[in-house]
Amino acid sequence: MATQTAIPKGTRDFLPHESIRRNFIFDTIRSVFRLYGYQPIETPAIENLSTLLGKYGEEGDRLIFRILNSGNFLSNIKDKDYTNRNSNALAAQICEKGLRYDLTVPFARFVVQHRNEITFPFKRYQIQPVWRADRPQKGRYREFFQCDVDVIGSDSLLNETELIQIINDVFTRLNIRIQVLLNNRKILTGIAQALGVPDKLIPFTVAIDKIEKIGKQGVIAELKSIGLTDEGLARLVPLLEFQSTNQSTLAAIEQVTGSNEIGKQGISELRTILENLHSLTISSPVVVSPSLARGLSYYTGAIIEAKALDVPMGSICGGGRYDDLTGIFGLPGVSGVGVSFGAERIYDILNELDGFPANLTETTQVMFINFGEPESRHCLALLDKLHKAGISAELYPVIAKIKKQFAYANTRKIPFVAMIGAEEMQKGLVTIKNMQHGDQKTLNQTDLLKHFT
RNA sequence: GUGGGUAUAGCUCAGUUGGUUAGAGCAUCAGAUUGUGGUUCUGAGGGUCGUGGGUUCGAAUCCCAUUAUCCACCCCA
Repeated sequence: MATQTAIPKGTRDFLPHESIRRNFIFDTIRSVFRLYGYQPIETPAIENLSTLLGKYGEEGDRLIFRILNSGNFLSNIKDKDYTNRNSNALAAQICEKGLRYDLTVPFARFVVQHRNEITFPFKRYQIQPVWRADRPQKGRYREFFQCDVDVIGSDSLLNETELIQIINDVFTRLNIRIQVLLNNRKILTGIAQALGVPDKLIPFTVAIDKIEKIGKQGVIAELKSIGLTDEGLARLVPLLEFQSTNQSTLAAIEQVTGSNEIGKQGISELRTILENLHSLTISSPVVVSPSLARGLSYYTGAIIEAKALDVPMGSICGGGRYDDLTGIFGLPGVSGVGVSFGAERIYDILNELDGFPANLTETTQVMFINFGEPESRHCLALLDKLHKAGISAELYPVIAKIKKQFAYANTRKIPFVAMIGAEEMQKGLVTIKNMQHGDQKTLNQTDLLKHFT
């Protein structure tokens, strides 16, 4: 197509009706965050690469957008790196900033930097865009908003419990049926150790995480390729099979990990969280899933994920506990836990389910027809009164055909049109037309406010 | 990084085994006795058929390349 204008792939413009719908999602999420006592913060879109790199695994580093240095950045480059076309070596020398990849790592940086200005346990929320140089796909964008809630500086499993409550509340308010999946990195570590592949933790978790996609046989094949023995496989297989209750899932995990210390810890943590949840009314099913892994490498404890039940889509909310993320920035011994809501996917799901409230509109209540200069000037005083009373009102800015002005009001879905022509002006009257029903009535201008209040 | 699909008007798409001035719906603009929109009628503007090459008397149509985009994999919200 011969379009002259375009935006970078994986990014999107939002028309007013879309923006209104997105704000509905943000407002809903924000209101739940506030309900649980979390406070807002903001961090810059760009961070130093030293802050970002190495936190998301190799794949994650590859997907960080880098920002070219300013100035004549090639002047100090070694000829060797330049002539060798060594992109990595070159990039390290000509880029020192990047766009943030998520909100959690910048948050860890924020906590370390402002440790003396915040009170621990620090509960914060943050709703901002993040960028990933990923190849776009369904439900995948290069620029997307994350809505993060984290509490840092507390080991208590009450925090995990609260986050599950928050997830449940958000999706209940949005009217999306979900399932909360729960696992623990310690369990995954324990299993890998018990099966004799402690050094293969990551490929191991990646493999079992694919159970839904490639099936049991696929996972088994992949596990064999990373060196799991037949004996180990035989012990693992029950974990890949569906269990009717969380108790039996945990028991099955116990069968595998046995006396492994880390594994036992993970199981005990999950049991505590599940017990805590018993005291609450959580309408979404909470399911222990030993195959849940999550890619981000900084998680160390509980991992949490929410999936929509009615629409096939990747996870729409995910997170977990990270014990030492601030340690990397020089503040060890501070444990954090948090989850992130994927606003774009929630938007896509609500769109597909036709789940947005019907009355989501932001429009003018009443528009004044512009009949000419004296008439429009006369309207200004009335407009002023309406604005001061908190009623959104506008005057059509140019003297145009009445037909055109009505058509404009109609397209904008403005519910009332006010007319003050020469005659009305003289008599102090105003004619109000209800655009939905088509009927109109004339009243005293002094009664105009009452009509809208 | 790997594999597949698609590319025709602002948008959604037709376009026959290659054939003459490339169409529709929606949208836009203008009109149907100048104070009335949403349903009607009439008309207008708008396309180098993604770009470059090739085959052919002739290409939107067939072939090659290229770019963009979508989908799937990897990975992830």
